[in-house]
Amino acid sequence: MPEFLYKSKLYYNPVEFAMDRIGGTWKMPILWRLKDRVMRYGELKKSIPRITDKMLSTQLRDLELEGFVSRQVFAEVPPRVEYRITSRGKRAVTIITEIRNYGLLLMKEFGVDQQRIREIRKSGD
Amino acid sequence: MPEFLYKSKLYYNPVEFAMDRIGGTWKMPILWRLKDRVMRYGELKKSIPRITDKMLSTQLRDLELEGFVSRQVFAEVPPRVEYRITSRGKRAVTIITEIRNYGLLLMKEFGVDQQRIREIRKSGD
DNA sequence: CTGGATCCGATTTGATACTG
DNA sequence: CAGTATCAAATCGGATCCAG
Repeated sequence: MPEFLYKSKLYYNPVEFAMDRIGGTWKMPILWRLKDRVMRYGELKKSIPRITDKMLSTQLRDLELEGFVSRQVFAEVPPRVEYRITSRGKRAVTIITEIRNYGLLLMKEFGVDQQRIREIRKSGD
Repeated sequence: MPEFLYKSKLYYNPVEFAMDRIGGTWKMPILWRLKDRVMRYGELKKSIPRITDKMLSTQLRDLELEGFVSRQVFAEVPPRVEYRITSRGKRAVTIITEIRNYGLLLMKEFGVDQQRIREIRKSGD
């Protein structure tokens, strides 16, 4: 299990490297939503529950810098910015799909019922 | 994308659920090492660079509580405790393998050279 | 509308010492 | 040998305010 450097950070295995690119709370949900259509900033924001502007913009920036999504700015008023997935991003979606299927299997094993929980939405906030 | 509860925590998608079970810095490295043989605590510790006793014992406990590994204590002096992967853990190894392969692909794309870096070990600390 | 900047709390991880 | 307890450091994510 050889270790290696990338951008001054020391990694111990390929899993760690992959998770540093597409892990964290928000990157997979973002890529998942972009997988089959172009979306604007505001659309993404509305479609991802509880994400804040800070997290959405920083995570989009990371994903763009590392080539998973591309960003297109239109010189309009009001401003319009569109995000689209790249071919690298599409390869990421492949593994996200597999993790997702594994998650569904685990949920079955643990007896998690995958239904909407309305009580939470009503009372919680 | 229905949300759901498990152990009083609210999840928004199956990926998040899966990563809460086998994600984090240490769980995959532990499962990876147990994938084809039984190991003792001290063996695991030696084989995983930089893990501390605290992290190894807490992560092993989590994995045991959720059924990914089993723990066998021998009533001997000195004490001996063996960890072995379960069938649930083996299914986890399947997806870990896929993430690992994806990580290797990403490393190629990013031009990361996967060789041992001796200078780091010597100078860094 | 699409963010950037700043501040702060929560959570995770690490260092060190100690025990049956 | 196989951990636990305690405290500190680092990281992550959220809240708020501001700007082109």
